[in-house]
Amino acid sequence: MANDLNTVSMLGQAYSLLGFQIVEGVVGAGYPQKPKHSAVFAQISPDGSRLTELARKANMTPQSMAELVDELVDMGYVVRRPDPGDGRAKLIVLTKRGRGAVAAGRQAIVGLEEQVTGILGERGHRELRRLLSKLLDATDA
Amino acid sequence: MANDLNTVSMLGQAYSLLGFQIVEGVVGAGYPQKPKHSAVFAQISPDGSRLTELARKANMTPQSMAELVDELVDMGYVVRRPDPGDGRAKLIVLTKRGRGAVAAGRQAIVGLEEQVTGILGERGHRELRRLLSKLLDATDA
DNA sequence: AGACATATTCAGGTAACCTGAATACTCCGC
DNA sequence: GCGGAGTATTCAGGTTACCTGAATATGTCT
Repeated sequence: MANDLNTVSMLGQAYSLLGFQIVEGVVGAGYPQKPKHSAVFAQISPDGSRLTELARKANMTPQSMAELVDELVDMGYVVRRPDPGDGRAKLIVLTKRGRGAVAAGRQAIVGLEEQVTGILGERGHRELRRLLSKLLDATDA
Repeated sequence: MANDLNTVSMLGQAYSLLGFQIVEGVVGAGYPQKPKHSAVFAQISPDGSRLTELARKANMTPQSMAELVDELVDMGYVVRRPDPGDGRAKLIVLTKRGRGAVAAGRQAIVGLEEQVTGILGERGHRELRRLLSKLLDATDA
């Protein structure tokens, strides 16, 4: 039983136990990657995104994001294309393989949601989400 | 509103938003430290703990834990004393200042629990803890 | 005493970021 | 069409929070 922990620790443990499984699922589906790469996959738009845009959404510097993108280019998940609308910019767009990885990620998340529902019940899961949502709204506002 | 996020993301965000405040509270109370140091403060026994014991509880290698302890020695929070019961070992024990830091940490956690209760209500907080506890029991078992 | 385990320390490495500065374009307002 | 600002890339070095591997000292068991 985990009732002896404070609420924050419980949140942390739940997050690391479950979050771990997302990357695992994607890798298991045949899309090897490192945890840091999910910062790109989570933010990239289907039409392609600019480097600075990705960096901003992922809360990183453009230099760090550029390194992530370099690696994903090497792995064949994304390519860089000139932005037709702005000659200064390039668009980072998913390859077919990259879209597969994103889809696998989505599926892993769906699987996790189902797992949570299985443990807490439909009603419990909804209640958990409601409470967390209330907590987040009140805290970061 | 945070309802558009998946449950895992919500757990992660809640954790980082709140967890952040614990270290902040301790530092604000006049006990400067880095986030990683809380791994020691959270595990150390009032009678002193061995390095390997701390490392095991914090899920780290003894070498990494030794580095943390070195830093805390420099900052005056703990001292190393030979273990009277085992000549190979040394006990890491809190100084007076170290005990002050631990107390400040406990108080910061109490404050956070109150904050959560303020947002969710006594009943909501209890329900959140119940759901998280159920989730943890089912997941890591 | 010898074999093995345990506790700590020494040396160096890795992952995932960061700051800062330089270069090369392109876009936009005046 | 010029100057300021935005966008991307590259180079260099720094930080945080860990890790592995090897050495050293001490204890336990037969």
